[in-house]
Amino acid sequence: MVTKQFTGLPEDSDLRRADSLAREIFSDVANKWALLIIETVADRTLRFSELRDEIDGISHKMLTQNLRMLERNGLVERRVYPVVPPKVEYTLSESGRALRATVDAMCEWTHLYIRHIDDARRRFDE
Amino acid sequence: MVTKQFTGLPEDSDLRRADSLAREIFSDVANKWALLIIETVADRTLRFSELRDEIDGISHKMLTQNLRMLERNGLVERRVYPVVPPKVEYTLSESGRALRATVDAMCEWTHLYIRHIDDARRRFDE
DNA sequence: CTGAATCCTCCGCGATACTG
DNA sequence: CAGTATCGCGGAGGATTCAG
Repeated sequence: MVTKQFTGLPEDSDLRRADSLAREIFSDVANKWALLIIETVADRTLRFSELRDEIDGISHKMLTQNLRMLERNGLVERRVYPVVPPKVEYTLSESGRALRATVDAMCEWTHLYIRHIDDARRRFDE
Repeated sequence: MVTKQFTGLPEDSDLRRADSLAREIFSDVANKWALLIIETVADRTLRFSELRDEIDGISHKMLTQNLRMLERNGLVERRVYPVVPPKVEYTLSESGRALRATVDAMCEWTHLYIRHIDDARRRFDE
């Protein structure tokens, strides 16, 4: 994941491109709202409003913005029903489910160390 | 990880506290710079300037800010040598190393799906 | 070299209103 | 109900300076 040195040699150009792409993807994905959305959808099929109701504190705008980004990267699938009022459902794609596994691990980590971290904070804050 | 409903019942207060604490920790940790720092330190011992040189694009301020936050949460250990000019080394703590394992998984995920994601993007962008 | 503090800019993000 | 667009503000974060 660590960015390779820029050598200036032409034969590295594709490597550098792949690397900056990786960084780009990482930046997209390594943010609070994106990960919370993925963790919330999980293996379910949720509508926009259901997502907003479940993800505590997310704004309308942040939700659409992040859903759009996740859809663009192919992590969530968006199914639109041509009815009125509109109905749109979101699910995780295969890559999204794979990512979810790692997010699950992060959540487990949080619960495993929450006490430990709380203590560290208190010590630090004196 | 999903936030529990607010019921208003007093006996839930400690659960709600633990939950908001988990969200707080998650918000601290689920951000690009924090994860990149953890991934960069890895199992090494690095000085401030070495970190800044290795993490492409991070500013002086962002690095200190995130290091301070990671130290507060007990994820990195900071060792100060009383010499002049100052020398400060950073390493991952046990909890930091545990978190790193999950970040590694995220990086592996990136490399595994990078092609897939790149295709999805092109399709989305038409 | 590390890190805190100040200033200043820009844009992330919320609020709101409007379409279909 | 879902989504886009606009506006406006507060704060994130860069550049710079100072201190130890």
